This record gives sequence, structure tokens and C-alpha cells, in this order.
Amino acid sequence: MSAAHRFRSEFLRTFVERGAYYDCSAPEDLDALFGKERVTAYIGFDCTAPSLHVGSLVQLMTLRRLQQAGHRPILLMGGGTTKAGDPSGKDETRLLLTPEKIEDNKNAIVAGVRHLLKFGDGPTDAILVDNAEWLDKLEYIPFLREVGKHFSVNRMMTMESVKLRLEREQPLSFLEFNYSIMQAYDFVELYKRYGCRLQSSGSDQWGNVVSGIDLGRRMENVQLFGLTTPLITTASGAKMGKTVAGAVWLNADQVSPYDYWQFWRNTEDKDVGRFLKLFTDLPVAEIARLAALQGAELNEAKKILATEATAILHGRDAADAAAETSRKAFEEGVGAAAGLPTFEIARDKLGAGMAVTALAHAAGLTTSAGDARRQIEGGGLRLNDKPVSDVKAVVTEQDLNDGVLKLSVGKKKHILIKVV
RNA sequence: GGGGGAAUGUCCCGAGCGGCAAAGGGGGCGGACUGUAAAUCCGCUGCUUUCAGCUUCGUAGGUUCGAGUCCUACUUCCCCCA
Repeated sequence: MSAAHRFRSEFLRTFVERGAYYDCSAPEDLDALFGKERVTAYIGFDCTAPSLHVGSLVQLMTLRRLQQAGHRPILLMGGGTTKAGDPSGKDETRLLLTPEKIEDNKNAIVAGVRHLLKFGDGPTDAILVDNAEWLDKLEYIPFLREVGKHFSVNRMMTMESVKLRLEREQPLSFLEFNYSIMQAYDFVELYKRYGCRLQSSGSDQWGNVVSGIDLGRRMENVQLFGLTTPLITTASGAKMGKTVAGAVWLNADQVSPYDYWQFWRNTEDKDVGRFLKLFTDLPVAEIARLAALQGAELNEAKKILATEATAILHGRDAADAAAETSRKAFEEGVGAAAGLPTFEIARDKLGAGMAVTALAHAAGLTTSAGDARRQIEGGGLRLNDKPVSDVKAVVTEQDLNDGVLKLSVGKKKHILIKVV
């Protein structure tokens, strides 16, 4: 990492300056490469869920910055590797996903992140690739003879991920053992197809990245590079990615732009500067000014962080709308601020009156009616901003204002109930 | 192949003489204090139509008035010997 401050290329300087740099396989050579030509680089994601998570955002931002610096990013979807299943990290056997499910996940993931990059056919336009294109067709023996022969089991045994498992005497399946070979092969394949020279990833993928670099040298006699980003944690040491509602997915159908905005708005004080650098495009000088704000003034910086980060993912309009909804709900105290999450309920269901506990549950505000009851007992549930004190309280049409009523748990979780 | 352990509240760790909705943590949620922050303190944390009922302790059977706890088989994992 000592080479980090000596970088001359625009991209790597920015990368370091923004706090995204963790490690690099051959810093000086990569710097020189970035200085003299347009570089094609990739990051891979498996299709295990229908959306990526904020934890993947640093990687996605890497592709974005690459493109901004005039290079060409490849977004590699692991349609093939997901079929094999990546057991790394977990001791439980992950259930195998069906090919249809993988395909659906892939399409959903891509749809969710398309604003982050500009795709197309131009020289710096991003390319979308699926490793199923080549992995699906592999034949076992030919693959072993052409690729497998370059891997030394002795060396693989010394890889951090493998070594750790062996030392802890945790099981390591042969499938898992092979995973890094497939990932290494991806890198070489992308080099052959697109002249891709660099693989970026989270620091946990270091071993797999290095395998790809080695394979490139052995099979194609080319120098490939690896560049990793740090695991982002909050100042309190927790892994990033929880909101009042659960995991922070990137797709809008799972976490709305409003909730996404709120996630960033609730950043801890100490993280504001770091997150602005990592997750927005604001100039660092501007960020330095914002991060220097003290006390309650930092809230202004948090709003900017929220709006900028949301704009990158969901577009400027959605970000501004989320900011406006938040302003009304939290600063003006407008009860039923338009734009808050909304739940619709049929008029006849409410007609005879409905228990608040049942309504809170139906609207997804609480996990069960019992949970809602406990919230009432703890003074945490409010109807139209007034605390509900009676567990058996019933909601009727009289609680409606213009056909809408607001239900809240705690200070931050609000939902509008609209009668239709 | 032989022997010995383990699987608990579907977030995680983890106690549990045959009377257990099941100790204790962590995490999460709510309240107070604040600035929609952190820290701190307090409460809650299986479901329901809650003076009660119902479903939980790897799976399936069995013993018993009664089983997380005892027995049998199975599954998975760990350890030791070969």
C-alpha cells in the first residue's frame, strides 16, 4: 500500500483519494498502464438474489469512476458460477438455484443498477457480460487439461480462504475448492474477448483475483492486474446495510428511493465524510467542507449525502422527491406527507372498524398483530401522529383525513394507509 | 470400517434435575435524552380472538398423566482410532 500515494494516473489518484483503495497486485505497472491507454476492467457479481445490496456499492462505484476517468468497465454477471453455487463464507449448504431463478435474478440485478453506468457500444461504454456464456459449455476433461493443469494444489492450499478452513477444520467441498478456478478462468476469458486487463473486487476476493492473474500469465503470457476495495463498515464497527426495515437492497421495488434516502440520512456523524467520498460524485474539496461541519450542522451534510447517493442509483428526480418527502415529514411535521410509503386497503374492510393492531400488521408496519400490541404497550405506535394507548383501539373512517391516515412506529417508520 | 460427541426460541451465540413458552448474552425494535447521529439508561423481542388458547427445541416413531429433557431409528456435522 506504500505505492498508493505515488500514483500518477487520474483514475488511481482519484481511487485512493476517495478511500476506495485497499490493495493492488502491481501498483506501479498498473499506474503506468492507466497513464498510457484506455483500460478495460471488470467486476463480477453472482446472481444469488434478485438485487444487490449496499455492500456491493463500493465495487459498483469503482466501475463508475473507471468510466468517468475514460476507461471501459465490464459488469460481469455470474450466471454460470451461480449455477455451481458459491459456498464460500457459509458453513451451510446453500440450496441450488434453478437456472430460471438465476436468470430472473440476473435480469433484476442488472435493471437495478443500470443508472450507475452508461452502457453502449462507445469506447468507454460499459459492457454487460454473463459468464454462463462460456462456463456452461465447458467440458470437464478438456477444461482440466487446458486450465486445470496450471493450478497447483499445493499453492491453492496456501490460499487464505482455504488455509483458514483447514486450520479451523471446517469442511471445504471440492466444489468450493474449484470456485476460484472458475473465477480465474473468467478473467482470462474476458482478456481474450475484450482485452480486459484488470479485475476489481472486494478485499475478500483477493485470492481469487490473484489466481486469475496467475492464470493469465501462464495461459496467455499477459500481465493482468487486481485492485481491491476495503470492506466498508460504519464507525461503530458494524457492517453497512441495515435500515429500520431490514437489508438495504439497491432495487427500488425492495427498498424505495425514499427508504434509500433515509438510510443515508441516518449515517453516523463520523461516517459522513468517508461516505460522501465513497458514494457520491461530489468534489473532494466540497466534501472536506461538508465533513468539517460540527454538531447539528452535520445534518445538512447528511441530507446532501442522501440526495447525491440516491440520485446516483435512482436518478435525480427520485432523489429530489425523496428529499422533499423527508423534509415535509420530519421538518415541517406534515402528517400525511405525500411520498411516504403507502398501503392501500379496501373501504369495506375498514367500514365496520378495524383493530389498529390488525391494521399495523396488514400494512407491514409490524411483523404481527402481537408485535403491534407490544409497540402500543411500549408507547411506540402512533395513529395520525397521536400515540395509541389502548391495545384494543379500533380504526374507523373517522380517523381518515381526505381518505388517508398515517400510522407510525417509532420516530422514523411511517406508512400512509389509503382507503380505496 | 470402529468408538465418542453435537443439533435449542427459523437473526446469531447459548443454558436447560421429566412439569418449559424454555435462563443469559449479542443483534433488532420501542421509550427517555438528542440533531432523523453516537454514547447512556429503561422496556419489548413465538402466534392468536390474551384472566385463556395454540405452535416451537435436527427428522420420524416410542415410554410416560406429562418429553427440549428418557428409549429406538434416521439425517447432518464435529472429534478420536483404523
